[in-house]
This record gives sequence, C-alpha cells and structure tokens, in this order.
Amino acid sequence: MYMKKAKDNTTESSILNAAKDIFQRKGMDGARMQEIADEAGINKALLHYYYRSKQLLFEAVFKSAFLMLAPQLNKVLNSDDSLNDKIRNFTKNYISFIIKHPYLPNFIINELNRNPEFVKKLTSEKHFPTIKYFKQQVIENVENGNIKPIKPEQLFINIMALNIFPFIASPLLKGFLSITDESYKQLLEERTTEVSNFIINALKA
Amino acid sequence: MYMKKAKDNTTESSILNAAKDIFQRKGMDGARMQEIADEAGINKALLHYYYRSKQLLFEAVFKSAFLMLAPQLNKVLNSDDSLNDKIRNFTKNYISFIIKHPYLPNFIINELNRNPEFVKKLTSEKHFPTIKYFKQQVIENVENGNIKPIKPEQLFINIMALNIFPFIASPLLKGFLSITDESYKQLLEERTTEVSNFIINALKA
DNA sequence: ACATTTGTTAACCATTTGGTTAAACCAATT
DNA sequence: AATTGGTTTAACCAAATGGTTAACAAATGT
Repeated sequence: MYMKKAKDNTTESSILNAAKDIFQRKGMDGARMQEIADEAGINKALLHYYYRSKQLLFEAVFKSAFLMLAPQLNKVLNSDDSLNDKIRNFTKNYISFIIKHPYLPNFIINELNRNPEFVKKLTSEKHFPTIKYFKQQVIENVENGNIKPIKPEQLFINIMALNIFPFIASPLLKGFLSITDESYKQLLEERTTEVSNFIINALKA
Repeated sequence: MYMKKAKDNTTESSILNAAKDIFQRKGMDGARMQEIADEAGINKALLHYYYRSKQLLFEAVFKSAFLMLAPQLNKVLNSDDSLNDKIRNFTKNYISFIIKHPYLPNFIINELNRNPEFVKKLTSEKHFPTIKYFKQQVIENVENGNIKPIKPEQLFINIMALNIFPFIASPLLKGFLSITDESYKQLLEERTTEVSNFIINALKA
C-alpha cells in the first residue's frame, strides 16, 4: 500500500549537496535559500517542500557534515594500535581528509560556537566519538613510564589543535608567515608527518 | 571658526563598544544594526551618522579587534628573550589575555575566512606582526644543536595552534571530553604552563 | 481509463533589514 | 535674541528574505 520509498532521490540529494556547499562556505547567517535553490537548479519552494525551513535544512547539513568527521575520529581513537601509531595514523588520515574538505572544520566549529547547545544533540547520537579507550591507554603509558606524565585530556586537545588549527586559521597564518597559497599548501602536506613527530617527541620520557 | 572638534566622543565610542560586542558574538552576517543601536542606547540613524554603513562599522570593529591581538604577538616575537623564554611568555600571556576576551580569536579567524582578501589590508599596516626575528632565532638554535631540526614556520604554527585552538573549538572539545564548563576552564588554566612544557620538550635535541 | 498521490513551479506575501530624510534639539557664538 | 553647526530622533523607504499558495505536471495505484 504505502510502497513508494524508492524515491528518485536525485532532487532531495542535490538539494542537500547544494545546501552543504553554500552553508559550509557562508555559514547559517550568510547563506540564502535562493542561492541554495539556484545551486541545486530548482525552485526555491522545493527547498521548503523537502525540508520545512532553513533551520531544518541547516541541521540536516550540519549532521551530515559531522557524521563525515566523527567516524574517522572514532576509528582511530578506538583501534588496537599503540599510542604512537594512533598519533601517526590520526595525523596522516585526518590531514589528508581535511585537505579534501577544507571548509568542514571551520564550519562545524563556528556553528557550534554560535549555538553551543547543539552539541548536546550530537553527543547523544550513537556515532558520537568517545575518548574513553584512548584515555585509559594514555594513563597506562604514563604509569609504565613510556611517556612523560600528561593528562589524557590535554594530550587529546594538543593532537586536535595541531592537526585542525592550520586549516581553520589559514588566512591568518598565511598573513603572518607572508607566504603564497602554494607554499602554505606545501607546509600543510609536510605536517602529515611533521605533527606526529612533534607530538611523539614531546612525550618522550 | 571651525573650532568644535573637542567632540564629546562618548557616543562614537559607545557605538564602537556595542558594535564590538555584537559583531564578535554574532559575526558580520548575524549582527543587526538595530541590535547594535539598542546595545549602545541610541537611535539607529546615529550609527550611519558616525559610520556610513554596516560594512564600515564592521571594518572599524575588526581593525580595533585585530590591533588588540597584534601588538602582544609582536612584543613577544621580537623580544630579546631566549627561544624557550619566548615560548613560555607567549603561552602565559596569550592564554590569560584570551581568557578575558574569549570571542576574539574566533571572530578574527572566522571573518578572515569569510573574506580572505581582508588580510592584505592588515599586512600593510605598520603594527602588523612580523616573524622575521623569530625565524632567524629558530634557525640559529637548530644550527647550534640546541633544538631538534624544525622549520620556523612549522614551529610558529604549532605554537599558535596549541594556544589558540582550545578557545575557538571549546564547544566541540567540551563535547568530546564530556566535561563541564568548569572543568574545561580549569584545563585551559593548566595550559598556561602545560603548553610551553609540551613544546619545549618536543624541541629537545 | 481514471483517480489519487507526489513533485515542481510561478506568483505572491509579511516581515526584516540596511539605509535615508527632514525636522528637532542643543550648545556655543555673535 | 538670533544664528550657526554639529548631534539626535521619528518616520520613512526600497530591497531582500524566508516562507506560502494555488495551480499544474508526472507518477502510481486500482
């Protein structure tokens, strides 16, 4: 009776793609529904047909963006690798991933700042990353004397900071370093190994 | 004849303060002229009387915000301190400064992303920080074998990342670590020393 | 074949928003 | 007291914006 869920899908997903593009570049406040409709090549009313409001469309985009990042984080954090390997893998995977999606981290961080309660909705989702295992691993390594004493939370923040910050602050850093886009890009690529060496060295007992 | 430039000044500066507050919290696109006027306790038309347009008011706020950050950066980078002392001072000063102005870094980074050409206007200003001296200092320290080989640019990025990122990503990090605002604040305070120890250790030959 | 649901559009609407205008206000000069 | 010049306001305006409606087209079920 209610069979129909095959759904051509092409419209709905092209809306979502267009919305992703615009929202991630311009943010919730800067994005215009008309611009999203144009980008998707459809009438503005269709946006409201599939997603009731700008807010709901935005939330769909945000969740979808977050779900691209989260599993990768989870995978690395909860693997059976040694701590050093985790740091190396995370750095390598994450930097090359973000190079392909340069607007993602800034988008997420910024919208979360605009609306901090949003994070609560996310933490309850099942795919939300947990650092429990990582935490324990750090504590063990400290107790065994493998690495210098450090709080797992601080190490986690450091890893995230060193990997993500260069992307979200790129215009600023390019300015400070007064270098071209090209050489900045090269610096970023060097960091796939540079950062993990830096961290591992900082932890040496 | 044209005497009168004493100018009460109180209006113009209260506009700027209100604009700072609103713009830094909501960004260019999210801010409303009416809201700024309300915050300043004046009529909306007065905003346009003193600053011709939203864009110009925004630029005044942005420059003013940037000029709060830049001199501090400059001061540390171009001091005669040893490299280690520079790292320690920067970390200590910057973190406690930003704790007082939590919206600043995110505001600057975000608006610069929205409008990357803006950075050109800034670099030409006389107070714009230069890392020339810092760069040379790092090279010397590497040559003398005091620290492990590292590109000055990479070290600079690392220092900035470790210090600034925890502020702009605070909602996200709070979520990942699943801790309260209070304990997060405490983590940040620990970082005034934690971060410099981390960096200095990473550089040990 | 036909009725019903689903997808799509053009035209429209109410509200918001940045910006303007003309008049009023007010302190200092003349 | 009248003039002058900067300051401040209420009222206004045109454009933009998120959202709706009604009609139409395309599938889909019977």
